[in-house]
Amino acid sequence: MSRNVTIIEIAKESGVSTATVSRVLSGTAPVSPKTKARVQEVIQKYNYSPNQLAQGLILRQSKTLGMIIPNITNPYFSTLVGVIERAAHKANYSVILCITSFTAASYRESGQEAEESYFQMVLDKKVDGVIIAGGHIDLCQISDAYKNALTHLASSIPVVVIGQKIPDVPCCFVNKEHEKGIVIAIRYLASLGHKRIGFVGGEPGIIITESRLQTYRTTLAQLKLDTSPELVSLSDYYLPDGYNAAKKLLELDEPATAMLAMNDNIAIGAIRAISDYFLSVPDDIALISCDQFMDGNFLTPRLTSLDRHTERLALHVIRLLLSMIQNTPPPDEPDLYPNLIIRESSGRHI
Amino acid sequence: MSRNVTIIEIAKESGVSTATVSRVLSGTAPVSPKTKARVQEVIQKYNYSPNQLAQGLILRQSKTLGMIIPNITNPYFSTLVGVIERAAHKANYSVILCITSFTAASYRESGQEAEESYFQMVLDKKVDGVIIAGGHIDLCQISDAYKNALTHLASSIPVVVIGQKIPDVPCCFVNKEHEKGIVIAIRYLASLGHKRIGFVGGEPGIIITESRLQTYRTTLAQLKLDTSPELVSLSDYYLPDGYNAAKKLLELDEPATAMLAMNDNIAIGAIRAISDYFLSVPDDIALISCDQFMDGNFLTPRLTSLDRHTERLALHVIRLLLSMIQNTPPPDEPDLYPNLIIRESSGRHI
DNA sequence: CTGAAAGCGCTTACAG
DNA sequence: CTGAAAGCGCTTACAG
Repeated sequence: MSRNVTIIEIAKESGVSTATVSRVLSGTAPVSPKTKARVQEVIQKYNYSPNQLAQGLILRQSKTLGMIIPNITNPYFSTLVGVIERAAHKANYSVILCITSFTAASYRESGQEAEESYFQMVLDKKVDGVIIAGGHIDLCQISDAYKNALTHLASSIPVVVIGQKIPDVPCCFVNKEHEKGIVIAIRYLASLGHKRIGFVGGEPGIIITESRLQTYRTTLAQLKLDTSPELVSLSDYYLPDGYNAAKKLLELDEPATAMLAMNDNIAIGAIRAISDYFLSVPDDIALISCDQFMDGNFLTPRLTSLDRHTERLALHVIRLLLSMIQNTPPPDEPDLYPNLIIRESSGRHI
Repeated sequence: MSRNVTIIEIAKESGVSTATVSRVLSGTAPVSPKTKARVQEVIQKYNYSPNQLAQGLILRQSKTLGMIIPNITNPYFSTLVGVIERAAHKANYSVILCITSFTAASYRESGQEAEESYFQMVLDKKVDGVIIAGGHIDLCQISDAYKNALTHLASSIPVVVIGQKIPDVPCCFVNKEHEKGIVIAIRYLASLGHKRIGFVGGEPGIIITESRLQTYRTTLAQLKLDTSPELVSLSDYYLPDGYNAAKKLLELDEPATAMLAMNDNIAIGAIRAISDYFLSVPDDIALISCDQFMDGNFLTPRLTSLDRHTERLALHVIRLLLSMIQNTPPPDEPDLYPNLIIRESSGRHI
């Protein structure tokens, strides 16, 4: 590994002080054109670029952001990460990705905080700001330990979290819209004549699930539709969960005629289950996915789903963080109103 | 933002020198039990943790890795990232994620290197090592500019790249197996009686596609099956590509009876296309996916696919990088022999 | 416009 | 076992 040239070598070879080299690099102070040209030539020659560790130490900014998520395999999170990294890079920041593997189930079992070690890590790395998406923050019951850790983190550096607001914690909280989409989807299904609409997937004890569930119940009641608890089948957010959850609904004496799948994974799993019962979507059962992961237009059947504007959300979040770091006015609130994209899986009037 | 305590404060409050504090922290030199206890108490009290920028500067290691990929939305890459980040974290490294957005198409148009700016960035951040997966390295024709940039990068720090070996470039190259899987899949389809097997998806000019294509042709020839060029329909690696590519095969006067989809995205898109032609998988057309992204067991039809052990590959790559950084013996070569998981989509003997 | 010097927060020979 | 001092690679008042 070749030792790197430092500003000292550049200064020497240019016949100037390191201060001058630093100034031509940063442009923060005037340098005579001749000197500047000479220095730039040497910089070119050695392909010199300042050590950001040293720079960060003195400038008190690392030009690095932390992004903390529970899981990268879930398309929701990878979309978030993709958009955020791109925008960060454009703004000259790099992002340290932290995948905590937090799951509500394992937390319930072990009680171990998956996220705290990452909080400390980003602090130690002197990141300029942190984005947290999902994880413990999505729990209905947030532990004091988490709250304290988050408070500590956010007292040191700007952090924006995608999730429910926790009182007295100095973060920016950006929340996704969980309710309107459910209302839209249910009303649409009702307009098609469905009376028994199932709720499929999502984890109990998770705020997203619980708030959607409540909306589901309220909306059903408003529309005077069947609100039997047997129509609700929770589990988690992945393919097998969709399969298992849908299966329960199919085994009912009087099965649901329509299903609300919490996301595309759930929907795909549900389609598989429905198929295993020799039933089909949408002929026998109408299906709407409440969080679009894939281009539903290429699934079979083409999936009716709610576009919840994940990319727009991601863009807002990174802009917000950057504005906090740079002390500029925050970006406008994005329009996150969910958009129901009607395709085949929801079927026609029954 | 509260100013952070430094080692100086800790030293003062403990009544020792910073050297001593440093030594209790690192354990690299003996410290008397009494002093140690006192210092540790103060460290506890302030929750002190050393500034890694300063530490990195002096230790010449940042405990940070760079991971460079073209795209995080593709499940292949997100799986890679997930496994690598987890393993890195366990080894006390953090990873800077770099998403270059490289695509062969945009490169062909603009000729712009998407990756070089990231190479420089990780160098500036003083990462201890870099993993590169996909991107320019997957091109059949690698540009001199890329080769030079990669050489420069790899001359400075350890880098392992997942992709074809480039002569004279000081990287570790780990290559996926592209050929055996194709052979296995084709032989299986042939054993079922298929004579016209289509090749669907993959981008021309990409080494992965071209090498698979060649294997496809050779294997077909060996088995004395139809090698008409019309059975090959390339495009790219995403859902719409699978759809479009499959469509071409369906419009043939004498359509293929089986299709080899380059990955699950392609397979799902192909299923959609087949369905649009009022045909079904596997009754009318047998389908095998050559790179498993999802749990094919939950798709409809259940997808027969090749497990290419992406996670195993990822684990090997991070271990290899760590061994290079830490100067320890490299890990054993992993078994990447592809595994054909036979489910419904490949059908039965025709 | 330019340089000498101090300092960012740490670690590690060196001396005791 | 412990501390004073030098140094990692940079930037920025300060003085000229």
